[in-house]
Amino acid sequence: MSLRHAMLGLLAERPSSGYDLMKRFETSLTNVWPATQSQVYGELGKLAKAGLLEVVAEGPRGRKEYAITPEGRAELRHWLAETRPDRSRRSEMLLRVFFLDLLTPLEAVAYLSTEAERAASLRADLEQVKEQVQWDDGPLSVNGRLALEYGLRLSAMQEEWARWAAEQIGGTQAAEAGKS
Amino acid sequence: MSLRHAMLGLLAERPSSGYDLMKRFETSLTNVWPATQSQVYGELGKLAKAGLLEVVAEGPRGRKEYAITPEGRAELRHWLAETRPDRSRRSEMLLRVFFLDLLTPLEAVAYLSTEAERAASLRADLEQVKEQVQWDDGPLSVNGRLALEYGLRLSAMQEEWARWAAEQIGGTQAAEAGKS
DNA sequence: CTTCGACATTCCAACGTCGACATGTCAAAG
DNA sequence: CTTTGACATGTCGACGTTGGAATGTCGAAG
Repeated sequence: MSLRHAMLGLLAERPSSGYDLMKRFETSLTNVWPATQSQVYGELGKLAKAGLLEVVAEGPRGRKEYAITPEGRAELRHWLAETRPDRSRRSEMLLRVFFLDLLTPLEAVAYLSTEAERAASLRADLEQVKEQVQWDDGPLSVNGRLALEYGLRLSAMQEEWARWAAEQIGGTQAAEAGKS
Repeated sequence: MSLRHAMLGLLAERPSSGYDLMKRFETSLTNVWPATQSQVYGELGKLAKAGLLEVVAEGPRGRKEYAITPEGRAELRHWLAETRPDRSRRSEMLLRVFFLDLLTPLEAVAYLSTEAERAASLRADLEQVKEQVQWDDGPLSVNGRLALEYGLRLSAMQEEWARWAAEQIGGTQAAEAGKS
């Protein structure tokens, strides 16, 4: 349901075509709210029909540039300021944890170790992003920094937890599996 | 896609009717993989047709008790041991963070503070669960403990992050004010 | 005997997401 | 001049999730 709001948010910063929007989704919002082409173009049409967006320019190849309307801004603001985020957490990773006793302790420890490594490598990636990105203090970069820091802390927590959990199950076996 | 596996997992522990299964979902898996009635009953039929489950008893009110078959167990094990969890993270909470500059600093700080409080209260709840639950060392309670600990660490991290983020914005605001 | 709450199943319409397919234009490189 | 790759939009069917409605049985309390 918040795809529309993600799009309104991006278009509030600057007008874009569907194609541009897709690229902006891929670079900045992939980790937070992924979107496919069909979804974006479909929603673009709906939002325009609803008066929250309008076509402000047409270019080559049938390009249509969309901009947010005052109604769109109002809707966006309303969403941000007056509604609570939907907190429906669904974690396949955690679901598996509930059934870990169906595996041998060795397999279970291997699962948790893999999780730990995945988290560690994600964390390393984010750490690199943090250093590479120009924090030139546009308004987006402040928010981006907050989100990045969240990812950093989350992946750190996940790694620690997974290592701890592996130890709970495997005891000495955890160290063995972790090494390999 | 993993609803089927969640159901297989629960039925691997003990046979249940759809109604029972619903209650087990609500008590143990709500926070990890919520499911609705229509979903559970629908999937029950599909899994039985596919030979992963079978009806082992019929009771009063049309009650049908389902048990996992060897094929079902094989599928469950395969899922657990030989596939990687789908990690599609979608966070409306974080999406909002990207657009926080559309609010006044005061409103943004309010948003983050609310998040911090929500995390803190969740953490308190989980802490209580931790103490109330009988950790009688069934096989489920080991896994349950791991999952609970994850929730504990996650909510702690979220609270810290939200407080930190609120400070970042408040601090920026102070700096701006100082400049002018 | 009636009522009420827990038990119990089944069906359906609507929505969001996903992946694939179809169609076509324009600019630059070979 | 042809090919290639980026640009650009649009449609489709399948799937999983959601919420609601319909239907009915059984046991216990009043």
